[in-house]
Amino acid sequence: MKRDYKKFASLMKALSDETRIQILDMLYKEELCACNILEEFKITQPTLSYHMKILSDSGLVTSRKDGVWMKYSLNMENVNVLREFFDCLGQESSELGLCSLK
Amino acid sequence: MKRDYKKFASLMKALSDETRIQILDMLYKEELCACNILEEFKITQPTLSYHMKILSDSGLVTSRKDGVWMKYSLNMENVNVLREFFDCLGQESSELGLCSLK
DNA sequence: GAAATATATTGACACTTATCTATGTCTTGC
DNA sequence: GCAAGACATAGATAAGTGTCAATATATTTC
Repeated sequence: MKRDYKKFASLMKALSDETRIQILDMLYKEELCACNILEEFKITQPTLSYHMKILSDSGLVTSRKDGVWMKYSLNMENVNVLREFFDCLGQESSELGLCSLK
Repeated sequence: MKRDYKKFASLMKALSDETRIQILDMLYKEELCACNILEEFKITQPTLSYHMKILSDSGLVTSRKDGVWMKYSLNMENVNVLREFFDCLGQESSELGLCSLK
């Protein structure tokens, strides 16, 4: 069985932008609302909304509505898909189970 | 000091394509010439050359000329920049040294 | 229910990307 | 030096991306 390069590519594509990488790093520490995130950047609110949609669609980020606020947090399952990809680079997929146990 | 998101972004951008991710995985196992890589894909030779240039420019891949062949291999230093990014996500950059020792 | 606030959507735009065909360059063998 | 093969470059093109201003939607408060 071949590795799911399409999945990796879609996740990496979501992170092929400096703004979105920084957002990922911010969300690792804590759940944040869009307004909190927006303060850190010099982009407009619609542009942030665009980036958050890409991160959400990729599966790296999940969102929940809390009153007026949209709270964003990481979906570690997919973050770990990337972590394991780099930790297990070059190994046969049959070894992946072992690798993820290390 | 802030983390170098620009560096991460340029590396991830180079991997935001399914073909290039698969090439990275192939190169982890062994140095390969362009002709070997080309056999694995259904793209034209100029298109592969385009992808190899992107991977080389990003610093993830190094190349050397061996007679008629162009041999490509991974530059682990930059591959490890990405590995550490995902291993150390969310940590302060002052902790990165520690993290990379784990 | 009207006003205020947080977020999403739309439409437009300049720019970038991945791909191809055609052609150029460089190395090797004869 | 010429032909063959490996790779790179140029030019064209269709599709995708990141950004904004303007507008819409949804929630809370008074």
